[in-house]
Amino acid sequence: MSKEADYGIVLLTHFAGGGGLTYSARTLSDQTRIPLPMVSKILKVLAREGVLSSRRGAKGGYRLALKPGRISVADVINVIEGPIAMTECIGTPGECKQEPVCRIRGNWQVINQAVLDTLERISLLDMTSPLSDSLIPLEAGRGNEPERPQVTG
Amino acid sequence: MSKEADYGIVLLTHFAGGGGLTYSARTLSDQTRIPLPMVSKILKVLAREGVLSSRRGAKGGYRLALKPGRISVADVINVIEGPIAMTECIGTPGECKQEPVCRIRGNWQVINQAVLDTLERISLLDMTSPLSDSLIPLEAGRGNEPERPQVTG
DNA sequence: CAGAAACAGGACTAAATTAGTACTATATGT
DNA sequence: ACATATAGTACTAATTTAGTCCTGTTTCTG
Repeated sequence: MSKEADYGIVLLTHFAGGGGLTYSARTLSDQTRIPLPMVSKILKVLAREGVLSSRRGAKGGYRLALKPGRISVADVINVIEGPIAMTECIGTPGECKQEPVCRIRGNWQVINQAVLDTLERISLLDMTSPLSDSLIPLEAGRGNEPERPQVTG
Repeated sequence: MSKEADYGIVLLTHFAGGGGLTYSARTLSDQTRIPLPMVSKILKVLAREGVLSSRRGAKGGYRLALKPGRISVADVINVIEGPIAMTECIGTPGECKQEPVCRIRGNWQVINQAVLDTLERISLLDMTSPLSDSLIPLEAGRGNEPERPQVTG
């Protein structure tokens, strides 16, 4: 995972634990020790993609646009890095020269989906307190806020 | 995942489906369409790490050193890329400047372990035929060759 | 023994990605 | 007016990755 996505989850978890508060990039940089330009860059993306809502000017800042129980770790990675793919052949076919003779592409789709399922199950709300040690098998997270739809891109 | 690890799994699955045969790098390159120098490079690593055994000279080549049911996808990635880590803070502590104020490191360990568990469950033997669509929750693979110990580095 | 086939071990290069910065413009509250 | 703050974009430097190449050693075959 890229540093940017990692930072993104740190920042959003901070929002999730802050009870709907509005934070400026500067404040978040201070509280998380992530360099301000990086914080700005990431928050801009998250706002553009609808995860955060923003307000300019004095007393402005960012806040969560969705309930923290409805944003998954997978959503955040997806928004910042693009689709989660273990191999380059996960997305569009024909990207890989080996594809015509490859017998394991189908299996990679299944494995990728399994990893995706794991990350889909964990919400930002889940991230605000310690997760159960055994995410797998079954019983992921701690059952906080059952529903979790898509973040629209 | 890096291309090298990806290729590694393709190559090893080829071995697993070949019933204990010995293959030269050249043959594997032809059959998988992976460039010969890459195939060589990867096989050397796998041999050095004990996943393959090798034999030099004419009529030489590589063959699996372990039963294909006892090598997991996680093992292969681990041997080629090093430890599987979603974030840089998974391994040794103190690598990350944000660590002192980070509240989600523990959760990343849990998530990483869950992903790891998924990849540990899938053996090369499993890769030789279509995996069940629902790896998660529970019932991973198809129960081929239950035991799966560590590949020694 | 000569020569070809094949692995062993590095060193090396080029391309791509990532991390991080900087700058200009626009909006908002006092 | 001015300070605060986001929006958008462009840029650079460092790292990583993919892929190649070369030199050496081992082993089979004729």
